[in-house]
Amino acid sequence: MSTSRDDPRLGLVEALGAVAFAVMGALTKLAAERDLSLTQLRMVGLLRDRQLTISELALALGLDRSSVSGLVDRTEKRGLVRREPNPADARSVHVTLSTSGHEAFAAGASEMAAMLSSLTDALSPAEAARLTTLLERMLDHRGL
Amino acid sequence: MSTSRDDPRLGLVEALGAVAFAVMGALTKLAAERDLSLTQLRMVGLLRDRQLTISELALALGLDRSSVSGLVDRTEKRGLVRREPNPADARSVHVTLSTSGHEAFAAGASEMAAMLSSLTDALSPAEAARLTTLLERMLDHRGL
DNA sequence: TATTGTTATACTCTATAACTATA
DNA sequence: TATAGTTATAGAGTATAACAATA
Repeated sequence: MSTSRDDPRLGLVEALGAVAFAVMGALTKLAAERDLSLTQLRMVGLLRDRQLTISELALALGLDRSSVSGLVDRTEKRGLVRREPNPADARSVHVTLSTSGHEAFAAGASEMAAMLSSLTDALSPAEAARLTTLLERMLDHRGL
Repeated sequence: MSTSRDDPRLGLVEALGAVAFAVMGALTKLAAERDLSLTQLRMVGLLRDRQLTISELALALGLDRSSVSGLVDRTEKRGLVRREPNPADARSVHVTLSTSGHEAFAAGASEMAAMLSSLTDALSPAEAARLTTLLERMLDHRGL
């Protein structure tokens, strides 16, 4: 990619970076308020409507299985998730959200929206819709 | 914030979150390829055109001074930054980018643009410009 | 043999608390 | 007294390597 100053995409990269840090900062703060790491928060989000094995979680989170094993240990100790046997394969476990994990997710989701509203409130509904479309186009263009 | 499904801002929050994770993932991968942490990468970026004290870095990075002290230790050991005396205050130090730190930043910046181009290439120049404007409006609306 | 998960180990990141030197 | 930075300590997060159980 060129570094020419009048390439509109250069400003985009910078703006994307700045927004990403702002969003991650808000999410990290939100997680910290509940004494959770960002990774734990992501895991809870992934498990909100399904159960996943350690390997599946590792793939989704981009982590090694051993890292996820410890992550589940700590999150299980906090009562947010549970390990359950996988009837189809005795080697594997299903990680599921506990009741208090579901509650934590529900509370966190609305707080997340509230936190990010300090960003999104800058836009009118029409602009927000246009921005959403553009962001989703970018996301669809590749994997995640 | 409402959870009504037809509120365009709800999709925005989700899209912002997804984009933030995508961008952070790309940046983390980029940093890892150079054996740097994301925090080290951020610090190098902050120092590219100025020198900052430990306290200033801590403020900019949202970290405790003691965390930054160790961070500078490790990055200094890698030869990317240097501690220099602050003539105006003997308690304080100026952290500056070394020559190889500047090289690392230059290489990283173009790689970052290339990596994010998998996202930004989905848009035409006009759309990219519009997106940039919207993102910058959001950023200006608050602090960072 | 290959896969799933765990454990042991090591390093980075981070915060809190206590400290030194300087202001 | 207050501030800048460091150190000691502790816990989370992560990866690699070696392992046990199961497929």
